[in-house]
Amino acid sequence: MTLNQGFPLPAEPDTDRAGEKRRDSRIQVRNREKILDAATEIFSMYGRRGATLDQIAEKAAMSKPNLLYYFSSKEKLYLAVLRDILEIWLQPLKELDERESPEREISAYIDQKIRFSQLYPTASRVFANEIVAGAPVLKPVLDSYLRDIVKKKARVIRKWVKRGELADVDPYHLIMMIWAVTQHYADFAVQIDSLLGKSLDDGRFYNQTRKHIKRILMRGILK
Amino acid sequence: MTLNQGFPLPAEPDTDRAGEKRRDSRIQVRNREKILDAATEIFSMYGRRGATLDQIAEKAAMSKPNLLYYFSSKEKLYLAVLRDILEIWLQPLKELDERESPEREISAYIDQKIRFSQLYPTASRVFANEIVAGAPVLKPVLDSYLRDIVKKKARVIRKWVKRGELADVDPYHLIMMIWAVTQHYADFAVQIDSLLGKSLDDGRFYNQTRKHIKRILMRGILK
DNA sequence: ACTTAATTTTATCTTTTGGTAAAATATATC
DNA sequence: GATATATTTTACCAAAAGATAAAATTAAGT
Repeated sequence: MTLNQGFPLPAEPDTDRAGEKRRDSRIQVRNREKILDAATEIFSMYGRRGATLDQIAEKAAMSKPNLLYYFSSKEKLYLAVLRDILEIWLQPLKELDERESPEREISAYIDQKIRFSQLYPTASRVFANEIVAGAPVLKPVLDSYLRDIVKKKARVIRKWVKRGELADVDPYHLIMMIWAVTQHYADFAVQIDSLLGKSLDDGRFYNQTRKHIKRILMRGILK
Repeated sequence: MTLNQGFPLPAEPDTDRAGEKRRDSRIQVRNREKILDAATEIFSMYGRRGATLDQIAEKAAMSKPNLLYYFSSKEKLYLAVLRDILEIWLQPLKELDERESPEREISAYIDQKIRFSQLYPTASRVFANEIVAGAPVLKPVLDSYLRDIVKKKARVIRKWVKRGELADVDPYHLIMMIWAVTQHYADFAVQIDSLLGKSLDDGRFYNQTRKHIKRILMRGILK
């Protein structure tokens, strides 16, 4: 659960106990977290529709009705998982700051994105799954919230280009290119493991990947 | 169906009527194709587990038992879909030729990959879904067939680097970078549509995207 | 310790879903 | 045009899956 202040996903009644009596008990917090973790893993493998409550309950070491005590439906649970993911997924982009140099800022942005892929690969896959599936749940968020943020940040990049600090790149394509490349290492991790026997868990490989991506991209866009 | 000469996916008995009496009737061919098309679309949206035969049958305008007459199980159908996709997905990579210049060859490769995203976006999504899900079906293929091809092509790229025709890039990372960026436009099409209101169907946007990707990547890797 | 509220379990229900059987219909071959 | 073969439809089944009810258990507040 945690941080979803003003977040543009419909708040599910289950979690939404604003201004009500009791604060979440320790057991409440622990179990919700256990469930969300299990759900993230199962949703990442089977998707929103393919995942079953039985699987999630088992992974969370808890009976299905017990799970439903905490999240009253599969859909609500999926929503809660997505909400958490989107929060951390978006954060780095918000930090792009036009007052700094593009070299520094874009480099830092790539770092944060690849970091996310390292820290939350399953979360990244749930998100990927949702988008690949046509964003049945997130579409409204993409159309409003994400759209606005990206538009704002595209303006920042355009400013850098005008100032002559960046080659003449299309801001949108640049952002998507960074997303594509950084997320690829989490979303297609099996493939990478098959081809290289490596994953971002491996610190050496993580750094090599990070540097390589940055080298090519930065060379490609700096003046 | 069609082209799967020596393809490293277990041939499903349904289709595998080698050396048997009758050739596929016209109706046979037409219906299999209708089913494969419908299945590709449904699998791309709901994944291997989330997709239902009812949905596929409906999209193929055919009863479920009728569908099962052509593909005896959901798993077999999924396999048939994947087989077709993998075939066209792999083709471009095989064509990388060390005797040509890297500029020409990599440029052509990017062209073919982005073309694939334009022509077969749903197929690309089925593939993405399979990999994101952990490649439950394709894992063996990734570990053997794909691995070998990529290894061979990595050698080609390494040769270009040694010849000094290419900056010092890691071949594997380069290949994955190209995959990531080109496939992104098919796999995350909804997101792109939300942010830009455009898709690769739009010829203008297609060309702009193609050129942009190539400009940044080629600048990033050429000496 | 006792009472109340929160949590967990057991049993169960309904709908969905992959798949089968067998009859009915259409198509091809002679 | 009759016969055999291929295709399609109708009726159905068993298992899986989301969800609920209500009883049993555990934890909290006093």
